[in-house]
Amino acid sequence: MALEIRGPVGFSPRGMAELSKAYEPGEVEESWYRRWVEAGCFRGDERSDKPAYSIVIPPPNVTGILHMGHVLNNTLQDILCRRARQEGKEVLWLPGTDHAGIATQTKVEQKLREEGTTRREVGREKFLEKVWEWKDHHGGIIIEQLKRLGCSCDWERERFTMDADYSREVLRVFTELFKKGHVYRGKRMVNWCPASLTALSDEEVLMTPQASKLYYMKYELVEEPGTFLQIATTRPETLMGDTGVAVNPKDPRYGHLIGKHARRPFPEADIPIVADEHIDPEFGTGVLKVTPAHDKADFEIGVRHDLEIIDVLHPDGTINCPACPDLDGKDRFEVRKLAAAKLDAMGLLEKVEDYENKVGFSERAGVPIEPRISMQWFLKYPQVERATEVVAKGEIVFRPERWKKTYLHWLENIQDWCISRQLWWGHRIPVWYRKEKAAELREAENLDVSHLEQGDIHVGSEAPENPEEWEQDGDVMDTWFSSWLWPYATMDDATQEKFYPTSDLSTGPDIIFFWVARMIMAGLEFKNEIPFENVYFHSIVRDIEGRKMSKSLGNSPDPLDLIANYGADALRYGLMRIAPTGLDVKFDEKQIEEGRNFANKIWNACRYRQMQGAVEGEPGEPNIFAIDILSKLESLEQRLARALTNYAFNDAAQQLYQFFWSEFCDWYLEAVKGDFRDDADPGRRASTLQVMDRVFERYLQLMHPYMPHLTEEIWEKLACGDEGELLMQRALPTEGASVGFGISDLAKAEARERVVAIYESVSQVRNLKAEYNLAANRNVRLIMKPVGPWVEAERATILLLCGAKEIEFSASYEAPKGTPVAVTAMAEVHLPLEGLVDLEAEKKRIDGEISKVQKELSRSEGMLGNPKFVENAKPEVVQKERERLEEWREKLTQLEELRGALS
RNA sequence: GCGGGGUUAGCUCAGUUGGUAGAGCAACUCGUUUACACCGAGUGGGUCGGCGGUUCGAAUCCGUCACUCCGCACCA
Repeated sequence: MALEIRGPVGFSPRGMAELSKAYEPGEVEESWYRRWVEAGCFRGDERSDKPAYSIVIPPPNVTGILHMGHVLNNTLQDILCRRARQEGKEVLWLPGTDHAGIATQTKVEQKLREEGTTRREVGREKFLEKVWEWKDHHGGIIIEQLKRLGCSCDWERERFTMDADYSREVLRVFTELFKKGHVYRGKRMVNWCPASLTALSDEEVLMTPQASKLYYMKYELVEEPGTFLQIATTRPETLMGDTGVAVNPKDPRYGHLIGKHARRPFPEADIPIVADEHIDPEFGTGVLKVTPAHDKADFEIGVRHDLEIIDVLHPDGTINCPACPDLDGKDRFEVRKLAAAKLDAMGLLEKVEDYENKVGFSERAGVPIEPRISMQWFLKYPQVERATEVVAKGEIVFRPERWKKTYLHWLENIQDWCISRQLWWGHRIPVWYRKEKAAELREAENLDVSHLEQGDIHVGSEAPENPEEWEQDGDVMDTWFSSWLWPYATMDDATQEKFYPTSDLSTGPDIIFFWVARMIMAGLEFKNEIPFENVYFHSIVRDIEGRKMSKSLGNSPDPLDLIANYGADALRYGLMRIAPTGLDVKFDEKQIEEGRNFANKIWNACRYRQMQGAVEGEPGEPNIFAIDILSKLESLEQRLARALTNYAFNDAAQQLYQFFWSEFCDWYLEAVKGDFRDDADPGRRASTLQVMDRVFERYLQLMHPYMPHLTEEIWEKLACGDEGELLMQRALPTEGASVGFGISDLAKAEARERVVAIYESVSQVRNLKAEYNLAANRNVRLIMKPVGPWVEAERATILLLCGAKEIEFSASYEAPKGTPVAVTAMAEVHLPLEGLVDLEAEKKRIDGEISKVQKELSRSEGMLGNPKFVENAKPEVVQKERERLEEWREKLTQLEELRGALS
């Protein structure tokens, strides 16, 4: 048989340098990362002829630091990219950061406060300078951390959402959408953050359950003095803004009151009682106080009934009500209590109940938002229909698929996007007003193209000429209004030509609306194409108790500490192994420890190989163990390819683990150890070394995307590739040219059958030894009745694996009564006990075996005895069951004979 | 309320068209034989959340209930 093994010999471990006993990742990782960068391995070449594969990184906040979610997501992307390179693709992984408007501005403002000043004092221009300084100072951190993780991004193409060319595109897009009428301005009820002093989009508001109170108060009826209307509210602090009271028109209790008036206690006013379908008669008293300025639903009721709008809140959440000096200027939550007390004092508070409701919180600032009417810029989303279609029809594939539903549901109920923010850090709205008309235009709703045509306003990426005649809009845009262009605005034309649309996007499901949906719409609108083909939604990393990781809980480990303690490869692998598709992953440091242990296992297996030295002399024919491990490697390669095609990263990780630790180390390496003894056959030794080298070579390749540093280090130490060839650059064999090594299926099947029989027998003998407390005894003697002559040929290996001194083959052996025996597919194996024979123990043991077999047998007989099974089941299933039954029967006969001999 | 997950060994989780329930960790018993104690050998441990249905056969498909998590919309 001719083995198709590359080259006449195996590796020649360079210089036979001693490998350290344990793998030490620290230095190895840093030096390899440097070498990859120097060799240009990460560069995505837009002029390449190879098929393109591209990913844009979900840009982290520029001043952020790496957390476990980043580690998970970026490891996934790195695996995809490294694997794609191995598959012969031209890969671009485009990195960059996001300016993160509110988050960054908040941090800098915080710093200013510590310095005893504020952004208003400093002024817009100076403040922005300070933010840029902050960005330059803190901006590189997360990028450096990604490098420590081993991410193979094309750093020469690193982008920032506030880069000059990127910004220009953001402004251009705004302008285009304005001219198309998609961007408009209007006075609307928006989510207002009293801490950041800006409007927010609906997506930036988190509805959070709150333990609050339901206040039952009473308003006197104007037309019927002495009669009161009971009203329940959670927000007595806004009652000064009440301009109506609403009941359901069908509610029999209140029908007679419609059209009459209630008296607002303070500031005292008579407000109309209106009928509105929106009111739920079941809730509270069935009467709602209507505060159109501070509640979305109330606002709409107000519009329907033409109620007055009275704003009783300042932007910072303090009360604005000069008519009530005792409340004016105080914080909203303080006023809640004060107003309740005041009502109570007036005898208008009936009762207070504990009540749990959901309150919108600002995602960033963590304070309750206020619904507030203000003048803002809005976007009527473009391409909603096509964005629905491309996902519904699978042009863009979501994985796991169920996120599709979430996405489509959001699109169905889509609301216009409030894109203006009352911040300074970000892309400033590119709209200028003529100075003399500025005041008027600022208040003008529906600022449309007509103003443009009349020359009143200027909208465009460039400032107008004669800037002194113009005044620019003060707002900036929502950060996501720049992020949604990320897949293409980060690329120049030539790069887009090669790499756009991108191949895969990997991100968390928490930003499916914020980012993914919007990118799809932007891609369709501005490039007339989908921005990516696949979206992989990864798990959310939680702590071991299932809580979300957060700074305040202190349950979020610093990935850099983990890298320092276990190595980046261990972190990557440990996380991948437990990251299920779409389920949350509960993180435990133990998992990283396992990653480290595995890295060390691979390291030591290689160390063992290296200790054997170069392949010398003419290799002999491959034996059954060689054929078996090579065909297992081949099977690994196929299963891995399938798993990665399906983005089953954890499955792939598990396959890699199982093959190496169990099949290769625990079985194969143990089976071939005899080949390296001084008295071993040189041809066999050479052959085994050669096979080991093939396994290492291919395995390191397959493992590389998961543990890039370790594998690259070993690849070099074992001199696997061609001179100077990096593992990272080495292509996998093309499809079909697998690791079969030209071994026939027949040979594989035969080897497989024999190896399975041997391994099973070895397990049983070890088991017997353990039961008879002989596990440590290497002097045992085994006597076998083999099933065929081939068994005898494997004597040496069986001896080694069983930990025995001697094996005697004898078809006619008659064991002394009570000799422990194992019945296997290879032989009847007797373990003669010198001296002490515990007859009762052996009887009991064999009885146990018999009862196990009988159980299987009766199950099998039951199935086959059922004519419906035989009729209906697939023929191969029936056939398999018959074979099984036969095996059980043989085994039972054998065991019963042995048992009989004991009595 | 609407939608989507989850419930399998003490723990964390696999289980791909229905066909003998698995892994790692933990526990326990052995063991340092020339890779590795970040190791090796072995053992114990599960009515696959409950009930019902389809089927020769269900962890797997359907229905229903329970508990739990996550979105979305909410009643002040």
